[in-house]
Amino acid sequence: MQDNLEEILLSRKIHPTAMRLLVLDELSKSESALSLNDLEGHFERADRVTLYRTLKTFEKHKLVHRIEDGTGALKYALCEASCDCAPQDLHAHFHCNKCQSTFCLKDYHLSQMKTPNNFQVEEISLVIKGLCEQCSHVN
Amino acid sequence: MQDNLEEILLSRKIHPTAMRLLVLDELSKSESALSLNDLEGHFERADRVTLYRTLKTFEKHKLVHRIEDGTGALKYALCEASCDCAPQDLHAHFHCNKCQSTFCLKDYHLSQMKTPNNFQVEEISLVIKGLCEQCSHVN
DNA sequence: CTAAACTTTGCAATCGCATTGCATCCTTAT
DNA sequence: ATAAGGATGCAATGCGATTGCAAAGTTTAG
Ligand SMILES: [Mn+2]
Ligand SMILES: [Mn+2]
Ligand SMILES: [Zn+2]
Ligand SMILES: [Zn+2]
Repeated sequence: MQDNLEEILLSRKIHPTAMRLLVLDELSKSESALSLNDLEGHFERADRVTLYRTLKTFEKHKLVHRIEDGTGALKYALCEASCDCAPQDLHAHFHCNKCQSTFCLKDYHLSQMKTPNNFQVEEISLVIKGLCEQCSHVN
Repeated sequence: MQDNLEEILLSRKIHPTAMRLLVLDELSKSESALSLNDLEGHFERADRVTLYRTLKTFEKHKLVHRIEDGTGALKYALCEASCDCAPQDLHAHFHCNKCQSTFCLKDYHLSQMKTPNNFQVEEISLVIKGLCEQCSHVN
């Protein structure tokens, strides 16, 4: 757990408590997006609701973004430092049907996506599902 | 309830029971995708689980497709006659944040969408959210 | 035609994830 | 030191999805 985790929280105006530092640490170490359950699994000692509220706080302050990958459980991933969750920050996500991991496709921006002109667009959610690199190699 | 609803069910190898004909009728009359709750609201007399299983049956036989619009409740919409739910049949959906309706954007095909080449794509879910035509006019 | 076999339906129950209420503990500001 | 506000823990609830099981309906073999 690096010391700059605290700075990250402060930069988002989030009071750095022990729990929040731990959760941020987990999120930053994870390759894939985490559900509340995933997170709970990483700490033996933490209350589920506290973790839930931690994620909510992070989300409100745009430290993380939520991903609806259709599995029933919301996933969360760290936003990049520059991210404001504005339309130009949106990107696609990939969900592996085998290992159940969900990844940010940070380079797959959604801002330039064509949209129907009779609707007023506020958000776009693009989830691609299939086999991730790992799972498509292993047979 | 037209007589050809029965033929539609038969063409998908679904045994046409009274309940199924009624559900198909509701689905075909609806402009927007329906959740189980929506459907339940349209029938005073029907059991929730029967409706649930009816939708499952329809889905299995590709009469309807499911839409995960991020509202927590799955929505279902009739497939077009030619639809096989194969990749080339996939289309985007629009969810109105005001009236909560979810629509099929049947002309917005997803088959030619560019996808990351290190993943093996099986499905794509594109949900655009904002204000529908109606709701953006009314102010 | 009838009995067995299979399918559909209804009702009760359960599950998983999200969310809230409230009391307690901590931290910060007066 | 104390009051105020925020964070945490625990219990409870909400809600949508799903299952088990028995009753009712339908199809098929004999
Ligand atoms: Mn992401
Ligand atoms: Mn559709
Ligand atoms: Zn995988
Ligand atoms: Zn609308």
